[in-house]
Amino acid sequence: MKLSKRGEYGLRAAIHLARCHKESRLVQIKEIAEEQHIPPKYLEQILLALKNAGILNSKLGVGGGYYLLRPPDTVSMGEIVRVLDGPLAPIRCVSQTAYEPCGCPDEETCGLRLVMLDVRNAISDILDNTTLADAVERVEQIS
Amino acid sequence: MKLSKRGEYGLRAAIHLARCHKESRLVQIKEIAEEQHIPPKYLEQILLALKNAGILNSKLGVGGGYYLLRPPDTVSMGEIVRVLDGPLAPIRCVSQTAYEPCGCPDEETCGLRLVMLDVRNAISDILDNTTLADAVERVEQIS
DNA sequence: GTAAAGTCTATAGATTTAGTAGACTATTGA
DNA sequence: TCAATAGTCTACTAAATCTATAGACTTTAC
Repeated sequence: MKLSKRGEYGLRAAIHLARCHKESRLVQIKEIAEEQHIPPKYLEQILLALKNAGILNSKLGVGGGYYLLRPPDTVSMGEIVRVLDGPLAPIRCVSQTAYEPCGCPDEETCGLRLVMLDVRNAISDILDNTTLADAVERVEQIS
Repeated sequence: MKLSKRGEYGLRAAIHLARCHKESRLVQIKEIAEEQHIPPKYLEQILLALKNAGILNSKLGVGGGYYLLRPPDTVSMGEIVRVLDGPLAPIRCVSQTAYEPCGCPDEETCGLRLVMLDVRNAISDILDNTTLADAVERVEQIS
């Protein structure tokens, strides 16, 4: 049930970018890497993947950097996890985005599948309905 | 967020044993392996792990096999997953059973952590409150 | 035209996963 | 008592995946 480092780093970076979004400031890989303690060359690949997925955009050259392509309240955590870590479902036969048969005789009456479907739905209820803005806001409310 | 084959096989086997529990029948590795399409030598290791964890027991020799040590309505899916796949939490800093600091400056105000804590709780709400008996019963109600 | 910044591809090391092999032990019953 | 059955235990391996690192390249601003 684990989130990979890749997914974790990507989410941390995205939340970081969401915080910088209101100042509409471009943020360099180096800055994110240092503040979030992420190996910069690894982060580079992750941000690139998020860019190719249409979540981030970037600007080259002096004063360039990354920024969120859409407002933070329209980018869900689920979307980011799917890009970086693949389907949310614990098991493929309950995935909405990457379904595959699991080989049990009848999926409709597979006890394991029914439970894992609940788990998948619970995970996606949270991650697809929590936006980067939510994550930022929750922290600000506490501190 | 994936469940390993090990975890999947273990859960399938446990549900199989739960179904056989009412007849108080011992079940051989070979039978489970064939019915659930699991490589028998791999399943062997999995069942042994569940035995060492106090979930199953076994009997040697002719007419031997595995059986649930406790009634199916007292064995949760979460317990089995933890034995075979480790903590339910997507990230260590929100694990109840295997906590580890994640290195963010302040855990109480880490946006990622707050969201992943919700995810962990959602997963464990389901898996720790669903027993093998529940899984069997749900299937029987449908068919 | 040079420095800053991202782009892209390759690769490497470590870890984990999934599975196989085989020798060993305990139990039953003929 | 001995042979067949069934689990135990340890080691190993092949493949996949994860977590990076390296370096050459492109674009942009000044």
